Amino acid sequence: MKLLYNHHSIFFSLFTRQLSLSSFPPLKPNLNSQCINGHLQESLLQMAFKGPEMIFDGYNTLLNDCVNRKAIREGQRVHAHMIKTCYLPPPYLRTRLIVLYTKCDCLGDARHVFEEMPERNVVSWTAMISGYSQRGFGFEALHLFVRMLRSGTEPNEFTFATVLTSCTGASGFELGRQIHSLIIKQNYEAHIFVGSSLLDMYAKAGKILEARGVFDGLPERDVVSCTAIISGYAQLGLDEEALELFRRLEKEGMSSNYVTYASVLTALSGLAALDHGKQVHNHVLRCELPFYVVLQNSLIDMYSKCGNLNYSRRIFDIMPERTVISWNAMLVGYSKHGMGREVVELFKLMREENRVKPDSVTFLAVLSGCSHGRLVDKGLEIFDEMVKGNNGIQAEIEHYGCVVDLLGRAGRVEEAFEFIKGMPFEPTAAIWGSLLGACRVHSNIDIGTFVGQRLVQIEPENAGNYVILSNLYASAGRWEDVRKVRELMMDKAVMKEPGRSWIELDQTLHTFHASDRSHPRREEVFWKVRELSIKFKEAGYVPDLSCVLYDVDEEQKEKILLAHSEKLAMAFGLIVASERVPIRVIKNLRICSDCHNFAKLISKFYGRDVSLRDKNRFHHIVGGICSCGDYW
DNA sequence: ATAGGGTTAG
Repeated sequence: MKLLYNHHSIFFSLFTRQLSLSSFPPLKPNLNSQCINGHLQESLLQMAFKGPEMIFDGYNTLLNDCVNRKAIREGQRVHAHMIKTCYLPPPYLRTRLIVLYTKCDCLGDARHVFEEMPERNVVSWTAMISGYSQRGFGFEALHLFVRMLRSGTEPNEFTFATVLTSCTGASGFELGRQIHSLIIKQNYEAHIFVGSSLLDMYAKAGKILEARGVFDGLPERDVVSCTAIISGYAQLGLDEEALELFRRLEKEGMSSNYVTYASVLTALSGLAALDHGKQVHNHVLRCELPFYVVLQNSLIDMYSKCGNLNYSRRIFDIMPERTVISWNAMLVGYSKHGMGREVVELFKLMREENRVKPDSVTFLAVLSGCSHGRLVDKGLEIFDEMVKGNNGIQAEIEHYGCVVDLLGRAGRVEEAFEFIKGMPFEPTAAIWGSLLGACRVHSNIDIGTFVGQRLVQIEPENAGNYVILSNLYASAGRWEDVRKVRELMMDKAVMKEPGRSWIELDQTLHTFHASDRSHPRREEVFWKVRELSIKFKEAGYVPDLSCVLYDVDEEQKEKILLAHSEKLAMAFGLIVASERVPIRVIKNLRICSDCHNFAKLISKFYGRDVSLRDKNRFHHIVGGICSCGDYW
């Protein structure tokens, strides 16, 4: 038995035998991290003579202090000292070390302490799992969780709440389901932390109904669980549902915090509901919340997606502190508005300031900004820099995609084609699609037909590809091929998301679908579009029938074209909106070139500013001229 | 002693 004690801890073990816990008054050791500088040994020694529990308590206090201040150096000293002094530090002290190391981003050290533990309990397992999941190592977290189960340790509510945050991706979700049944078996489903984590897991996997089920089953609610379900809807693009739920929960007495507002702003950005967004902004200002970067970032994004970049910039400029997301949101804003020069300028400022490191999203924003802003050489220059690896950011396939877009948009189709061939990645449908679009705009029939044939093979469900391909054949007079492609399309293509446009007037969103029959003022709107068409035709407008997906006669095509949802929304705006404000229309898909022409004509004939936001970018039209320079 | 929701891009 004696052999088990090493010489450092002999005095210690003696105490353990002679004194029981109850012989000590609950003295709190008066220790802080200052003791570490030289006095540590002495202080601990003194405490050791008061009893072994005291020395443990001393280490515990010291480590807690280090955890709170993230003082890794001091923590390491305490650790070293502890190893020298104590034989077998109790599990809770080792767990403190695990927490310290994970908080200070030293996962390796944490894992080392964990693996060296002679006996582990739920808390130490959970601390280690939480360390991995918080640092973004979901796989390791899950792996450890499975090992925990095998070891026979029962997880508790802490374990479940933390491990579920790592259940992302397809394989994570499968495990998440199994963990859910475990949770039910052990009766933790109604626990508010576990429940929030669980519903968030389902929401992030796109299973919003199951998430809602968990939420509705919670016996109590708090800010976090409410925010989790609201943001679940918002992240899936179910913006209206998110807002509706938010309103209802607020009525039912939910308290909101800055995270809730950030999620609500995400939903409002998606809808470009500027009036509502301003309301939330005002509300947030009235609350006099402390500064939260996350909230400010979502405000920047909301204003930019509502077309109000100046507001975004104002918020950006007065922020006392910015994260990479703040910069990215601002850069993406400029990029989507086609303001290439501003993108490059802000990027330059970011590097000069050198407080925040650009990440891969930054480069995506800058490259696409150059692409939309016609800054081809600048874009290529930045991409070259990336590839050389000077920035510490690996060029990913999306960055290559930006370059294809950059070249193709500028009419350098052959170059873009060669670029794709030389990529270190297998080109995706998105990449070919970008090139095909360029072939259409710049009438490159040879490359276009090649790419189009390829695309309908790897993405047979996308109707757009068939249409472009058949139009390319048509322009080459290859009518037999046109017929074949059309047949193929009828066979295989699935109608994807239906087109939808909306316009905000007096805090109400008016939504139109193509050939919409649901809006109360539909008749008026249809007649307005007709009237506009006749008027514009007199001035030389020719409908661009190549935008029509269906294989019907020309008259039918024109009818379909006139019923495009963005035309309906614009006409409605023209009827209803005050002349002082721009007609602000949002479309869920890409806007077609015929509607783009139409918008320019509205602007020209009625002296109205038109602002169109489609899936990719903004079009600000003033006096018949579009900010995209017809370059999109 | 260990725990849940959030902002950019796709």
